[in-house]
Amino acid sequence: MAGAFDKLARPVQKWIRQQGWQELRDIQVRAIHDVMGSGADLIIAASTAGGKTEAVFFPLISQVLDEQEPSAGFDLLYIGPLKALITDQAERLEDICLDTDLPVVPWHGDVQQSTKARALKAPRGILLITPESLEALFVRKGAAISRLFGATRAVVIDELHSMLHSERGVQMRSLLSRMELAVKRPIRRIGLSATLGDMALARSYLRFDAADEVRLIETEGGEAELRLQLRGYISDGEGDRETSAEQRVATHLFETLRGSDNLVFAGARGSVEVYADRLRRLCEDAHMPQEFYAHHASLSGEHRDFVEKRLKDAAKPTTAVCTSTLELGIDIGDVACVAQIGAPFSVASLRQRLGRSGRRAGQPAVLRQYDVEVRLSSNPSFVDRLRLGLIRSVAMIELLLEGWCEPPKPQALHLSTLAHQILSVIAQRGGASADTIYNTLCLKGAFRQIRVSDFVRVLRSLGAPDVELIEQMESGLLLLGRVGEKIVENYRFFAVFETPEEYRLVANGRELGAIPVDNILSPGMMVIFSGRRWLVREVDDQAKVISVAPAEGGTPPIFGGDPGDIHDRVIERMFSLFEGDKRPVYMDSVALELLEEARVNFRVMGFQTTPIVELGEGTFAVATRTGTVKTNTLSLALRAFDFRVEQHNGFLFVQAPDEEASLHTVLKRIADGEELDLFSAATNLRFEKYHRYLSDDLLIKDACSSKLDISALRQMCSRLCAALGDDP
DNA sequence: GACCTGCTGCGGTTTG
Repeated sequence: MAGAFDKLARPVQKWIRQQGWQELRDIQVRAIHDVMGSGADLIIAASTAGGKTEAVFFPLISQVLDEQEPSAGFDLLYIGPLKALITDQAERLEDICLDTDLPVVPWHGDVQQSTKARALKAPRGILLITPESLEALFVRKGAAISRLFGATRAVVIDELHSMLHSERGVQMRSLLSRMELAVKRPIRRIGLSATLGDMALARSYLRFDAADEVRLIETEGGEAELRLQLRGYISDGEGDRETSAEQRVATHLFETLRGSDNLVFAGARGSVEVYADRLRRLCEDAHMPQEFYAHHASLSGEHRDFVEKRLKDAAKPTTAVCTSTLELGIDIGDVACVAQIGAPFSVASLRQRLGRSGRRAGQPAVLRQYDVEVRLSSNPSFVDRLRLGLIRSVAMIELLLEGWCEPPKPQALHLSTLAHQILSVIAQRGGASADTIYNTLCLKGAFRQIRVSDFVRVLRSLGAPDVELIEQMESGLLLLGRVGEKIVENYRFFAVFETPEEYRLVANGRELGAIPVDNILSPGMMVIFSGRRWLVREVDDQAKVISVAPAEGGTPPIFGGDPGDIHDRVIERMFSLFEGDKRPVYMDSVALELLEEARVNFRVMGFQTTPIVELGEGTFAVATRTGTVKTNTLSLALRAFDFRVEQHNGFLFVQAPDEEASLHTVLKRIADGEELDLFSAATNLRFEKYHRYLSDDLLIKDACSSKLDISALRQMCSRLCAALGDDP
């Protein structure tokens, strides 16, 4: 500790002594040496709350304090994905900086304007900001960027892993490179993250041009012991409510979790409502004080605060049944157990969730996985026979145990966010030439994979007469068009992601939360929401308010959502599970029985010897053995030949359009390279916020870069044909 | 077959 501690500035040393710490943690010692020893970019990856923020800010603050001449502008920049996280971190940093004259400035939508005005007038110290608020600074205070960040020593990006897969991450990287262009020098980047699957990709994500020079601090060992159980349940479909599989899962959760703090990830908001309702009733039946609560994004802020505070309160046992709202780093303290109902969508998020338990020394991390499969009828579907949900859970747990998780997709074009950034650059500069914009965003910015020809097509789309987002002057200068001005002026512009329209749900003047407008609710109907049952009293379509009163029954509303992408590697692992004979020790007897049944059915159906199984006349099950992206692509190709196609994990269910059509012939034609039109008018290509302003050819290109893999199509079909033998 | 995240400037009212 001595060496590292001695390097720190006096006020920081004093603060550490005041905490009564016996020693600095390993990660802190290493961060102090790395941050102070060079000016290199850096990633600090640690799976649990190991004091990453302190580790990086101790040396950074020390460097600022040791500087001879104070400079104008913010000394350090911190970017965080959540308002609550910024508020938390600002409090911690303020405490460390108490004995210094370094101001700590939290900046997001809920921060007072006066605080912001003061900081703009005399920018100094540490600025903590969201990507959206930073975007707003570029759009509204474009000319001030070089003054605000001219002296910034480093930018710390918190929860870097949460940015890897999102448009928001692209926006953030674009803003950082624009900032560097404005101040005419690189600004050191430091990413804080949970453990990442592919370090090489994470480094190039942080600094595209110099990934090799990004230093890396990973925690070794120190990981909590992991206790793991996967429980299988068999559902009888329309059976008695009290003995249904859902009720048995709820009962097991109730008996196992009561009396301690836990998180139950239920996968979807509707499912959160179902389990929260059942757990609440079990509590009531047992005459116990309530300790089970729903938590998801459609619930009111007030209710969510209440649940989060209860989780932090050591005196009250609390279990939150939640979606990914409780996955990221807001401080809710340690939980005894993390439960996951149904297969997760990515190994990365499973890992992040698991990191919520076992944070205290000596405490194990506990993961309880619950999978419900239906009892097979006399004529079961092949999907049920293969137990795809359970198999996917096992595949993801196995990959988690091996330390793998999904890497970012560096080839994606992100055209929606490119369109957004074009508008932003024009707004920042009050007008710009196409050359300048291309240089800023593509040549030197976050959109390196965009070629000039595509960039020009995006500009043309935005300038089209029926779009009017931008317009060109005689001189060539690009300005915002009539519609572009309106969009950029509105505060909704700053976020690059879309949010649906909603009705507010109100009970007795109290706001419960919101549900999507496509729920058709009318007076007299019953609904489960916020873990309780309600009767709809009144629907106000103008004000978008639904009034409800307590009731005895109901079903959860439909929350909607987009299907997620399952990675190739997960599906590959599912197939090795089908074909292997491993019986993982963490599975209970029912789960093992289901696994064995899936393996038997896989063999009986013939998938071990052929990828295509005829289920009936003109009806086939096709084992693609690939993740969502490639399976989607094959599915579109078959639809182009009028086949009806259903997608499942690693499989397609295919129905021929008529007796003439032969699946084998069609696969052969695709394998031989026949030209296909994969995109009919019915294909939805508008999956991001600014897609609506882009031409169809651009949308197809964007989809091909992220949602589809055309290059794999011929090979997939060749592989399928080869396995069938040559003759159709 | 899913989930989450964010938001300016101004006008009006209240308070000291």
